[in-house]
Amino acid sequence: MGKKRPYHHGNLRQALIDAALELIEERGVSALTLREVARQVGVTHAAPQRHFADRAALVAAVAEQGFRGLAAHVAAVRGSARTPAQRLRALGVAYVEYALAHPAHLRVMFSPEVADKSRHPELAAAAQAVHGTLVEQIANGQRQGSVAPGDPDELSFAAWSMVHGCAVLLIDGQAMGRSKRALIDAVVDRLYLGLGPREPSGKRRS
Amino acid sequence: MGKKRPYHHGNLRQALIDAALELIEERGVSALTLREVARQVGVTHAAPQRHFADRAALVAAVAEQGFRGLAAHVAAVRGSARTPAQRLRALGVAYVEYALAHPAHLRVMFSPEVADKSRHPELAAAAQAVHGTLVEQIANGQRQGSVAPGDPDELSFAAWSMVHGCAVLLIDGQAMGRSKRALIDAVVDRLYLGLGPREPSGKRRS
DNA sequence: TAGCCAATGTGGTCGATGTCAACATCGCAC
DNA sequence: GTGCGATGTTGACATCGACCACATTGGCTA
Repeated sequence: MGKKRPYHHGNLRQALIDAALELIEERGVSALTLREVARQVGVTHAAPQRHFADRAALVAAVAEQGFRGLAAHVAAVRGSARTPAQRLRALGVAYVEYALAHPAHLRVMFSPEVADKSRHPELAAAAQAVHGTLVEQIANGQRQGSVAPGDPDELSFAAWSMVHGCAVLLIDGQAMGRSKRALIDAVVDRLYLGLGPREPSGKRRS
Repeated sequence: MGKKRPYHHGNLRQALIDAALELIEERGVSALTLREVARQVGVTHAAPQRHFADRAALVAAVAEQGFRGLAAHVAAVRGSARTPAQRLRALGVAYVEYALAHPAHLRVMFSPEVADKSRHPELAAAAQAVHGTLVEQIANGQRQGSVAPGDPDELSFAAWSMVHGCAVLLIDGQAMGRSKRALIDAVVDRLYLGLGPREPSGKRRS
């Protein structure tokens, strides 16, 4: 058992992020404490200062990793299904799946503590990557006629609203006892129906 | 200058809630401090304890008022438009409108700090009222044939996801420079198209 | 190879916060 | 009127974020 901890940790920054996420998963974002994180990792209370200017910076780092993970998970659907329509559905499912698999991450990513993305440019970039995949799939769908024509930005915003709202509501425990899987299917079905090709049946724009 | 403050405030509880909301609007949820709220109202730092067991209780009270306001604002559409379809659209718009008009309230309502609604039954009840209006309108629409048949719970969840996601994204500044009004219209349009009567064009349920 | 220096971790401190407990003051029921 | 519960005050304590001076390390250079 000789090995006593060396004076330098080696990879403290990542260790702090990991410990922070673990803490958030167990006791919520508000329980995240710089000192507690430092304790978990086995360094003194001031050590994190060398890697994160303040508490907000640590939270932002956790959120950034969450966005990267979401972007990767969502981007993976690009090679999955054959038709753009199927890919669009798979993309929606992937978004919600990631949220349910990593609820703590999701909560941090859209926490008010990092809402001001102008102060965390890397956050905005990571979020933009997710949105980019969505716009890309919608544009593809439009080229193949499986998605109704229209401003891709507006359509992607509508689609994003739907899957994001679904994810947030499910995480917040608004499933009301129903099967989450069924609710996700319902949402993605309606997403598909709402975006699919058809002539508008009534007046648009209030 | 005669009037010195009486020993008892008279309506401290509501005054604290109001001050708390104001503070949140100005500096964010994380800046909400029991002592600062007490200072604003002009009482000593321990006075709030008589009305709120802890900081979380105050936050929950603010959230509860937000839910009540949203429920009222949304319920108002019941008497507005003629057809159920129009009412459904108006309902979605009303939801997002309230969110944009009271962003701080919305953020608190869905803040992780009150996510555990089991510890705040009155919160769950207020949220349920909002959802109830939605289910009611969808059931009405189905009776008149302007909404596709299907489990009303699933349909309302899909609709709720859409408007809630839209509201959250807009509040979080994800409008990307586009007109919020146009984005809301796009979302509600797709909501209407997704729920409207038609035969499913492809397979459903993965 | 010797030494030097920037990066990284330690220990101490300060003001602010949430929470508790003991005390002061008020208003309403009797 | 009087007594008691509700409400507000004062004081205290542990913890937190942030800052500082100092200690230790490893890598770079001369």
